[in-house]
Amino acid sequence: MPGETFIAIYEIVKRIPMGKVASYGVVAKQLGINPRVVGYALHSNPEPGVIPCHRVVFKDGSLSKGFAFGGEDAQRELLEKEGIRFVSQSKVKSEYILN
DNA sequence: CCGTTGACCAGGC
DNA sequence: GGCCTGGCCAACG
Repeated sequence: MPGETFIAIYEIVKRIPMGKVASYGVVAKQLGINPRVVGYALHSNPEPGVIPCHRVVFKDGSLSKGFAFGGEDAQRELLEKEGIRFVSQSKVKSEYILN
């Protein structure tokens, strides 16, 4: 049973629209918490397929190595399938990042 | 209860 | 551009 903090994080992540991404820091700021806690919450990943955790990236657009399902490769595939383009193997274009 | 652990970030080199 | 460092704080054991 996750704490209320995690629940709030999952609700924010669910609101990220398809074809866009948000940084850990932006999600954290909406709740007034530390960005590291956001990563911690997504790592537990309680609802695979329901929570679009692949739409959360670093502030500079690069992907995390610790993605729970197959690492960066799996995450990149999911994002490309939504029409998101990359500037390098593991970094999305800044234009897709929400504030 | 307390020490450790991160899917982070900003700043410096 | 990359790598290192310190700080951050909820969750876990």
